Amino acid sequence: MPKKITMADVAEMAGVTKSTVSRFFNGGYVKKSTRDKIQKVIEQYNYVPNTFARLKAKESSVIGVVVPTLNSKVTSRVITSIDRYLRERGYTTLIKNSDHDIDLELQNIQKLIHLNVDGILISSIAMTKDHKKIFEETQIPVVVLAQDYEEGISIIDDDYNAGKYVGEYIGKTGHKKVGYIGVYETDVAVGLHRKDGVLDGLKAYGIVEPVLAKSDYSFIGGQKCTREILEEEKVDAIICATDRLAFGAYKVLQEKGLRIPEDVSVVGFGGYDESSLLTPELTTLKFDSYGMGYLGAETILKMLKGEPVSKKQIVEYEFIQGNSVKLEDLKDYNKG
Amino acid sequence: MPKKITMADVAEMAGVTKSTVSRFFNGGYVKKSTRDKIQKVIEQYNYVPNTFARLKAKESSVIGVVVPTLNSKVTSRVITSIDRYLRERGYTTLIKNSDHDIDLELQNIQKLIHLNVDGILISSIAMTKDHKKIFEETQIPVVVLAQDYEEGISIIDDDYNAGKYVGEYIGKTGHKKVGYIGVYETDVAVGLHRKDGVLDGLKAYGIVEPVLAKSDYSFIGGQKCTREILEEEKVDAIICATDRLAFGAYKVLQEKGLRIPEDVSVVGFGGYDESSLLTPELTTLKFDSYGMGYLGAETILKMLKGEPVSKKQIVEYEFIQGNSVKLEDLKDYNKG
DNA sequence: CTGAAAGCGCTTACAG
DNA sequence: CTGAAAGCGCTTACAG
Repeated sequence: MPKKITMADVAEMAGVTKSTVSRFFNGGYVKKSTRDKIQKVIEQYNYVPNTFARLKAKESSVIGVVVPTLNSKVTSRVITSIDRYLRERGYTTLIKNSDHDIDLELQNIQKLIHLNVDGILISSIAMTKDHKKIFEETQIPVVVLAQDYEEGISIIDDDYNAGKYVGEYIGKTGHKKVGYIGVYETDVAVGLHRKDGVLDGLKAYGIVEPVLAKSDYSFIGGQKCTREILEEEKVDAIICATDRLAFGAYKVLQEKGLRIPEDVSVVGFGGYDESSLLTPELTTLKFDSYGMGYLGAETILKMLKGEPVSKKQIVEYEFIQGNSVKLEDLKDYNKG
Repeated sequence: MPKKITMADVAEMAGVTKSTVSRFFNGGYVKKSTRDKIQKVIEQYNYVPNTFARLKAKESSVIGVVVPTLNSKVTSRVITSIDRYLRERGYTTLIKNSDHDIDLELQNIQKLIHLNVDGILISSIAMTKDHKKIFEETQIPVVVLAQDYEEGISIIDDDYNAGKYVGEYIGKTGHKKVGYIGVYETDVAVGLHRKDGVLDGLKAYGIVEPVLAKSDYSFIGGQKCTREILEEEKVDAIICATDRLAFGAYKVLQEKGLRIPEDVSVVGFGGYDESSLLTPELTTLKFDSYGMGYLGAETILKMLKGEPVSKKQIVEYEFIQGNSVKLEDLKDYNKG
């Protein structure tokens, strides 16, 4: 049972001192011939240095990433993208899942800070005073993903304009009575900005009193809200703040025998692959989650190097036209 | 700008030595009154100990988890479940993504070993000789998820029997010419066992020469293979090794104007939420991914405590009947 | 019940 | 170009 090899062991076997081996790994000066000796030992024993034992190093080469859940399409895309970017540049990604628990999220941030990570990327469903306080007090660079963060650096979706686009689209296509399934307003980006965009877009077409419902981010939540809306009023369109909520709407509408889009149009936000498989294909607005991860990772590394970065970067969106919105009315509208 | 607080700082402020603070955190003997003093300082400064500075500790309380991708429903469920289980028991989960790259996967394992993690959970799409060699050489407990590992401890899906169940189901319902979209055989669990189960199930009903296709795990791959199968022969059913592949099959069949299930039946493995939203609802076999994560985490902790564990644990599956398989033939079959 | 001292695996000025 | 020494933030026998 071969014991775990340490840097000192490698040094001894290579006939040098651990200072030299350390320099070997950190790009310091090492003569070619000794470099070769060290290399040989490393390969023979599959030695990898312990990233977390670099207690005295100025930089840890570790970036912490805090996410609200591991169980979401969008999050999966974002962290895949971050992890790839950082790995290719020699950084270690340390993922901390908060499981939709705000206290745990704050704890996770504290832990990362004390772990001496070089930077923190946080994708949160809410930016509270506590978050801001921690971020102000730490000297570690922080990039906030998906939420506005006026006091610092953030990468955000263009929630307001995306919402407005969708609101106008629904108005333009001649819908009269619209339901909106949103999320709680502690999530400022989705709960407020996206909603405001949608409402303003609708208003531009004279739709002023949509039926509003609020949900968590679940499939079940989408179903519940759809039932609430249908009980309250006879709507001809339901706009959902996420695709998953739209899946819930589909489920309930189909159960009730209502046709999409003939009886009720449905739109989502998300652009999941699966959405194009629904019948009818879901019309949805896709944010560039990979882009968000990429920009976030790029930005944090720039900050480490002291390069200037934008205070706020806005990620693109793309409207994906499916067949879940009734377009006939559009003709009437154009004629009228 | 408050500097980062260390254990020594906490000790000084509490008027004790860091040995005592360390004992405070690790359950050693500390008098109630000094415990209170330490507690107060900790709260005031939000102090959290650096988990990775426990270089001399016998146990690190860190469990490493290696996954082949972060971008899959099944993986998301498995790691969510692991993370939750471990967190509630005071362990830190360290997630390493291999991005479907086998070399990176081996590197990740090496890194975890040198990081001194207490145990490793690995979900792999292939168990190579290299994997086995590393696992044999290390003294760190390893639990393999989703792949058979005769030389050690594993938690597996019941791939063969699940496959057989589906094969028999398709046979029983009177299909005659069947296509199978599998994955590469380096993935022994899915590529071999699941396939063998399907083939044996079909054989029991006299279906002996299914049209076979092989794919990676992507939506695009599912589409490609579906086209190949359709070009090769007129099948009345396509069995897909994963739901995502089945999504690809849906896409292509619908494009070609073939009706599901009237013209071609489709079955998948996975039981994703979205599958029930397809039209027709996908008939699929669901493995208990949360259960797999739970069992994996439970097993590794048992191993740490020296408790006995089963060499192999098999996770349950559940057949979810949608409407994507033609059942009329079943009647004929029963009559005949 | 608590402290002093040695040490975990690494990095970093500082000599030479 | 490389080594000796001090130190990073912790833990752990060992005294007392």
